Amino acid sequence: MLANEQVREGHCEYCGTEVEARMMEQWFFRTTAYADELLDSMGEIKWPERILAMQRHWIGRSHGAEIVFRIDELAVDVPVFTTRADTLFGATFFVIAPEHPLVEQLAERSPRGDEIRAYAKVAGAKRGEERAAAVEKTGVDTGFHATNPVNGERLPIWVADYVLMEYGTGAVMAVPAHDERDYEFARKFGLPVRTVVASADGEPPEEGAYSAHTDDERLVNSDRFSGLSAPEGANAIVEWLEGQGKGKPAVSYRLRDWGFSRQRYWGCPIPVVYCDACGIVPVPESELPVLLPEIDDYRPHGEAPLAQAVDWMRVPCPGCGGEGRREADTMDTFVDSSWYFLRYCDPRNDEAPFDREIVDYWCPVDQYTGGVDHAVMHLIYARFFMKALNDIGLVGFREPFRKFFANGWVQLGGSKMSKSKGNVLGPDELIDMYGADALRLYMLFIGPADQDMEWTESGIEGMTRFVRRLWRAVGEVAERAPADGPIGGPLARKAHETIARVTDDIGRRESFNTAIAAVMELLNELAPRTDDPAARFAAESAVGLIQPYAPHLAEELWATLGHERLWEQPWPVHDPAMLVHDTFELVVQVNGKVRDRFEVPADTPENELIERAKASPRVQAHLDGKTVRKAIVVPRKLVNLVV
RNA sequence: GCCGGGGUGGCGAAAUCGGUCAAACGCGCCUGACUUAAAAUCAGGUGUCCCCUCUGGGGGCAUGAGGGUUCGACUCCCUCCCCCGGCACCA
Repeated sequence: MLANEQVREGHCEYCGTEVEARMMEQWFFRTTAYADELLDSMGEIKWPERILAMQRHWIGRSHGAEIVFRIDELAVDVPVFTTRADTLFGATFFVIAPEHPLVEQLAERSPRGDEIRAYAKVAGAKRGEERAAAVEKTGVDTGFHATNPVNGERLPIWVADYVLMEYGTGAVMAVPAHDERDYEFARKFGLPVRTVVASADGEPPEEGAYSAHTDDERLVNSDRFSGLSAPEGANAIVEWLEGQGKGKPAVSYRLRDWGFSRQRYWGCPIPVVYCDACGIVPVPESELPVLLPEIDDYRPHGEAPLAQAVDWMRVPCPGCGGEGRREADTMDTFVDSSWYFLRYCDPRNDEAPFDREIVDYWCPVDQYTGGVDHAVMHLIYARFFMKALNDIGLVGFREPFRKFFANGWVQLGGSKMSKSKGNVLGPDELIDMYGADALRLYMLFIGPADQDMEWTESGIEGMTRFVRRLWRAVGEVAERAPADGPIGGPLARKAHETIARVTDDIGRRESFNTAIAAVMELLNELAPRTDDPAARFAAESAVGLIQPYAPHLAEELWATLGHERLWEQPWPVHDPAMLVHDTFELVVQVNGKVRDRFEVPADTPENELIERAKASPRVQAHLDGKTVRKAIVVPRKLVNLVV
């Protein structure tokens, strides 16, 4: 049992054994039952668009129709899924996937059965990437026919590798005039191409499949449906088919059920027992969890590793008490990561995985941070799990993570640091040189935390400088006696502004780099005037605000200022009154270009602002004697004079 | 090809609802102070082009390219180019 990436040119990368695909019995979670909800409840969670986009695509919901084609020779009906029912009259052949069960039935009745089987075996054996990478489509004509329900045409049935068994029904109606893949195939095998949607000017497309929807498109060559627009035509055709019992609207998903059986040692045992008399019997709740047995060899040898624990495998059937056998497969470890955060809420519970009341108190998780690499596996499985757990009454919510923050990667030499690339820079050495606080500050300062960052070491010296400057300034402040009375002035104002800005940057904007910049600005104000009456307040603010980034430093400085246990202190709060200015700098523009700026009282009425703007000598110079046609006033900001 | 994110000084970046000469904060660089010297530290300067009565002052141009909307655009709209990430025969 190998993972895809362990296969090297058809052989095991370790022992060289040839790899073959085998059918296996597996356990599945019915994730597809939640496909719609996984899409539709995305509005309830605050996640980055790129993650949601990946999940949307992973689920891959598309609306269309299921249309039934009749194979007279076998007396069977074969459904196909299509999003382009409007092109049904353009179908000129019919294709089934190499793995389609019909292939064998057709081969049995065909004089060329061996040829069909041989093709299907070779084509079906090619997996995923190999099949997609194939330059040319291949296929074989079965000699049988499928009847188009809309016009009774008998279409040749082909087996081809470009049709996937995993999607839709594993069979397609081929409309080469309006589908690029069908077109390519038709060209290669000389199959007819019939245009059934054309723009009103009657110009048929020259080459290739015409698939774009345009405003003036109309159905053509489509009998009684000709003349309708493509969407109208699709509806009308599906409606007609439905009346005949030969089709209906349908939704198809890319999402598959989650096969979670693994032939590995490390994973939760799947708690079922096989009994010859009772069949598959779940292990009773009182015997859960089933623990992994101790084994000597973790590697699979044609069987899952647990099969070697023969004593463990042998177990009485919970149903009849007779001889039973455990499941040797273990669960995908993504099963564990789908709910581990629930166990965190109640980690010492030895009666159950968790207590619902406790979990409902703490969860859903308010803020979850991780890498984008989990976008479609862990993050979608966990969402599925919460919905399923809620349905069976184990939790009181349906989404695990209210907010998700996807942090960027540190890059070195233009590519993501990774062990396989050998460009990993360990933090230990940097921590030894600069300290954990300076390193953390620097990594968050270097750029937006949700974007990748290129590692450069030169900048961290600057952060060390900042740390030292803060240390020194706080030390100077601490040596002076605290000022008496109310504190005010520009430094106090700056401190309040910084508190407001950092609080918003961290709490709402997730803009961690600008929060650090704001504290740097405050320090630039504080450092030259540690004897200012507001210096102590400014220093305490700076220390409190830098604490999430540099907890050790902040704690030390807090002690220097004569306090204890900063981590127990509430987050700094600014005084809104300190942010109110009684004057503001009025910007005067002429035709949108700034020509002058001066301080005016905050309560200056609009007409006076305009008068003072016009009176400015600099503005006069640019007005050039022309009359002001219009004046736009933005309160507390600017006046724009239009001439 | 489709989807998502980007493109702003020498570099990392900022500009939060269309409104303060776009570039905060930091790196780098330049000048100066301290020093025998260097490092460290401190002070000042640093988009670009041009003009003037030049220890100062004034103006033009600048946010990937080109158009548009607007009194006003890094911000909104259209077309295109480039970079990064994801998906990729999904009918």
